[in-house]
Amino acid sequence: MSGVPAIDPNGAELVYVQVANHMAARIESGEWEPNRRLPPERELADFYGVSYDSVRRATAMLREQGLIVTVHGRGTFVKPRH
Amino acid sequence: MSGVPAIDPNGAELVYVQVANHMAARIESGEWEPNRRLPPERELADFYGVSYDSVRRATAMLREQGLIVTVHGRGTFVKPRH
DNA sequence: CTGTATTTGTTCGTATGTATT
DNA sequence: AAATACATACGAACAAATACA
Repeated sequence: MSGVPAIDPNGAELVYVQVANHMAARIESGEWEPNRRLPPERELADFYGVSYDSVRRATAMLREQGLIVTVHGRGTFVKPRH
Repeated sequence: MSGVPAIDPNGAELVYVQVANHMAARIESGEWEPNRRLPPERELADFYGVSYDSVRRATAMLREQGLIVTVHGRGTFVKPRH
């Protein structure tokens, strides 16, 4: 029903890692297609029920992994796999 | 008296609530008359010595309270009392 | 009609304080 | 002590709507 991903603050995995994993899965699954703009970071924080800080850590991971690209003032985009 | 609005960043009340309260008082007092356009949000931020973000939060409160109306690209106006 | 200036709207970036682990 | 997590606030970049010459 929910469709809302369960981020468990008391889970074995760190909150921001849980968020990063879930976001990566959405990219892998094609829910977020290449070149598409992701929801704003603050919206994602709301969506996942976590702090902006945690989303920032999560997106930092995905950026390091080359999955996304972020542009100041514009948004975050799914990087096409070359 | 002072004319200088003392927004205390370390006060018990949140910054944007302090700003909202001060703005509401200016409307109540008649300093800002009905249908008048308020100073631009960024100017208010300067005036109060707070961030644009805080002014946005404050005006959002006043909009919810029905004290002001904002039009994209035009400005923010004091709502006439019914 | 075509710019240009003004003003609000959106989004990412950074800093700080507190609490918890 | 150090890292995580949350909340607030400030700052910067990008964008859209409006007005007007």
